[in-house]
Amino acid sequence: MKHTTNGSLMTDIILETFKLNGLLVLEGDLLINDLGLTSARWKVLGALSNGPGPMTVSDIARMMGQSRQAVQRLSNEMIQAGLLETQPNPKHQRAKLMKLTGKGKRAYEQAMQKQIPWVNSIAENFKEKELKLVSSLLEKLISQLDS
Amino acid sequence: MKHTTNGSLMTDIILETFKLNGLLVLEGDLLINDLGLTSARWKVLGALSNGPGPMTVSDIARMMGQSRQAVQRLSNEMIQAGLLETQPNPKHQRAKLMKLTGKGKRAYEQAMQKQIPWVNSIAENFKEKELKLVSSLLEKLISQLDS
DNA sequence: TATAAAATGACAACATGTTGACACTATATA
DNA sequence: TATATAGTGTCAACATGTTGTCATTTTATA
Repeated sequence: MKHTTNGSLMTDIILETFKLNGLLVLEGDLLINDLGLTSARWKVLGALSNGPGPMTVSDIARMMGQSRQAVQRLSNEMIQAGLLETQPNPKHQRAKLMKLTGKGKRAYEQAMQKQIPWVNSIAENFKEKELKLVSSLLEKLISQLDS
Repeated sequence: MKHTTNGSLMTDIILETFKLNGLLVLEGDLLINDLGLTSARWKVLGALSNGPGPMTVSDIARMMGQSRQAVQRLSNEMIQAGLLETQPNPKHQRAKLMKLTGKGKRAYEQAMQKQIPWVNSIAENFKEKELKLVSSLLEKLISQLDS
């Protein structure tokens, strides 16, 4: 059995995704390491910042597409670091709600102030139409795999 | 400072790349775990299969865009597992050349026999033109970051 | 209501990746 | 040729992710 034309192109995209992911994590860490953040913590801050409000660890994990255990460990560390705090969850006795502290909010804002010029500069070499197409194709691919 | 239109779209693409990477690794592991392979080992087999011939660990690492130490550990394990073997390197006394064993070749072929129908099926929901555009944009993005 | 099923936090084991440091080898250059 | 520079294997520490298991809590259902 052989790759179809599309299958071969999709294989290229998959390998590119692996490589790009590694590069992006490295760049992200580099961008914000002076803020006491890492790419992993940044993603948690982002989930809480862009989410509907305080969320449980499991909510955050589902939003990020990661295991709740991974997010749990990060969250615990981030509470120790003063970036997150818990508040009681009326819906669940054990699953406390996570929210950003003032320090967490400031860290996220500072991170975004670094990310914005960085990403704007990278993105200016592309056409808006192309970026839209890529984003929507990746989204479609994710929802196909995320079953 | 704010995101430009392109910067905002590129940020979406970055977050999608994180999520897609995780899903792809999981799917890959699932696809081939009955062959005694993992996504990580598969990538090494792929590098050697698609490369110009026997390569050093450092060569493979550069090709995969990963640290040589990570590839070294995988390679050592894969030699133990009989998937790879070394041969002397006339160019370098310590940096031996890595090549696939018969078992390694068969494992890679079996993996591809699983990957091909899987990726063909996923890819048939997309247009060739779009896939080409996505692949080339990702490639361009990688080369921008890979400095 | 009683009980089965699902969700959650905690802990452990493991896989995969990074970086740093060290000794050794190969290569470029003064 | 002598020496600085770069590449390489090895080892260690660590970050980030997975899965499995267990006890507990919540939710769904018979």
